[in-house]
Amino acid sequence: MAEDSGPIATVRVLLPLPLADAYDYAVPDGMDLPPGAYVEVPLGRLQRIGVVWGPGSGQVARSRLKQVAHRFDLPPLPEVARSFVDRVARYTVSPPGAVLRMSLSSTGALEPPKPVLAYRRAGMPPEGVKLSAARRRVLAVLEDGPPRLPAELAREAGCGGSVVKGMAEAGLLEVVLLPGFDPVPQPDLARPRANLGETQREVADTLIDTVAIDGYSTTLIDGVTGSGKTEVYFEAVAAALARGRQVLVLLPEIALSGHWLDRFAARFGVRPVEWHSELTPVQRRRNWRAVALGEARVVVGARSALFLPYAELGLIVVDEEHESAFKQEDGVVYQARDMAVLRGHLGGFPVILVSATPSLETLANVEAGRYAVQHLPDRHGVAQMPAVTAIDMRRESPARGRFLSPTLREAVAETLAKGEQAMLFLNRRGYAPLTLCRHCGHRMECPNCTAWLVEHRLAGRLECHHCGHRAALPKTCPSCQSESSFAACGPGVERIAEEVDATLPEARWTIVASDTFSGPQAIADLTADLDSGAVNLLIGTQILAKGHNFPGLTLVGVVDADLGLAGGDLRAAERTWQLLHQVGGRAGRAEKPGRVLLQSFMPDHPVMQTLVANDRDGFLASEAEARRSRGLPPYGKLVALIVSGPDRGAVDRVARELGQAAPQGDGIMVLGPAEAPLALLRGRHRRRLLFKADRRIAVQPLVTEWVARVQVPGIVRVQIDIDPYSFL
DNA sequence: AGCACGCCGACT
DNA sequence: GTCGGCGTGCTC
Repeated sequence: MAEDSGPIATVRVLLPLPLADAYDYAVPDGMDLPPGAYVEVPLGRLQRIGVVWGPGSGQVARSRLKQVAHRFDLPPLPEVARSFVDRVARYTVSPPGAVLRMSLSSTGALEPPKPVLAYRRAGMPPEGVKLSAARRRVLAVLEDGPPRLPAELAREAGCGGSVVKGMAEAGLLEVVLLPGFDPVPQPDLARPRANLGETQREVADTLIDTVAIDGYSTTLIDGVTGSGKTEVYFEAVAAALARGRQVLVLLPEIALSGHWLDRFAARFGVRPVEWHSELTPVQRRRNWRAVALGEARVVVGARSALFLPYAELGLIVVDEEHESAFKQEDGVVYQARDMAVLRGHLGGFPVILVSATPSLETLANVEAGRYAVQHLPDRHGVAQMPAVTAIDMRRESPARGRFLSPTLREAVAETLAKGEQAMLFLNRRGYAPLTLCRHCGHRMECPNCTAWLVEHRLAGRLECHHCGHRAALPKTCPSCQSESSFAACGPGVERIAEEVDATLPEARWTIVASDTFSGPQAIADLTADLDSGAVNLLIGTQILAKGHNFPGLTLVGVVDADLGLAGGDLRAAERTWQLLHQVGGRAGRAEKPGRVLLQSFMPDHPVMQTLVANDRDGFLASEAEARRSRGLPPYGKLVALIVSGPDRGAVDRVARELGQAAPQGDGIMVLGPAEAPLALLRGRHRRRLLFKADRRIAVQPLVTEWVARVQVPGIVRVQIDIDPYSFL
């Protein structure tokens, strides 16, 4: 062991931890460790998994080197996936290990699954063994079909587990070892393509060409709901599959519905491999391995699916590309749509972005010629957009404590009277967003956040929508002890339901909000209730805007169209426009035109005006101009620094020092520090600084150096948000 | 991310 | 006099 002359083989191993860099490890004799190999290494007193990132740096004294303990039997993480990790780390200013962590997102997936034990009939059963009725049923079950797991067998035969066990011991059953995971179903490429219209077919062919060319490109498919976007990009998926490449379809989590999966199954005969937060640990392990081994040909997933260890990815589709859900806000802060484009670049394959209301970022890229665009007209040839009218709430102000204007109420009554369905949309859960004391003006606020507590009257409590804090509504005011002095201010969906009860007796309403409505069963129940007529009025939040279609719905009333426009968010207008456009699109079908009523105190606002005129391009042009003139994204770059911590003084000190150490120069501006709108969130004080720069400036090195100039104590965190989407 | 090391309050 | 709080720093 004393052979300490001559160089020894070392490798750099990247660990899925927020460490600044990869660590060097000695290579044991005879172990082959190519870059990308998954390994287990000692770290401190524990064993950790990691990935070989390259040859050793040689910067570490031999005496400190430890040996790689084990190599896992898996194909190495491909070069392109590794450089993707490095590039995302560099772009987001995060440690590469933190990004790798998103790729090694399933614990235990590196080990092959344990084979499971199943039974079949013994080939040569011993003679003269008693066959009870239960035992005969077990044998009958096994007569047809594959070997069964013990529990399955007992259930199907209607006997206890002990019967099965006894039969195995008696030699009547034989053990079979099944692979630990069922094989991943393979898409059937022989199935016919969907019945596409002429334009759809042309666009599909163009996309198929981009797949065939074998090189990077990004194409936007711009088309309204019902234009067949999904079926069109399915053809590109089929083409990539036919070329032996893996395909990733990214969807916002909320859109990962059974409906989409059904459409996929209709085209390809099987469900794709899924990747999202609802998977069980076993499903995660199975799907992760299937991707790494190249068995999973198509993955559909939320943003985190971008980091799976694809062996031969050849196409990414980002559906609903405008959705802000693609922005990851904690841990490694990234925009999955943009990182998908980067991944396509590195992998040399096409990326397809899909939307009915594309983001300004994407449109700017189209305008600059960086992305191609394909337009899809409505397949049905008729203008399907419902008629949109703004109701001027300054003129039609409802009575105190009421929120529906006479015009909207009459429209709902009229719609229901015709046997049609209506929706009242209000993007606010609960009964009232603010509760205050009429005597002293005290407001019920969250103890952990700078936010009001929202009354949830049905649940009988107050809730903070930011940290989840819950409390019962007290009997007396905590400030002046007055009894029953609380006043509810403003509406939530529950309060709208109360008003409907009082003013629209013919309504059979249900509330649809995320706190009471989730999962496929809820959707199925709601559909059944609408079909049977048990429900004719939906009162709900933004979950009504996305995904589901309600064929009998002909009226959408937006209770507060101005809601999203408050606050200093640079995308407030864009997001409000998209949301209202989307929710309005729920009204009407080709045969029954729908209408949309927007209650607004600023009906002259460009958002309302362009919604009424159905002038999407007009809205986008004016919004683009507003952003361009102020140097805001996508025409300029933004980086947000969020300084947070439990100690207000320490947070302020760091924020102030960051302000003083701010970089200076041409085309650079730093705003702040300022209190974040949520100055207190989950018990942490928060300050924000905003860094604005010209498009051409590489902001990451400037920001890295900037933060490094300031001494940050451990209890204060400085979060760097490149291209921020949230300004809270 | 863990985990150990290290320095100040409430317990036997 | 110790047990244990979590702030700080390290892991090849």
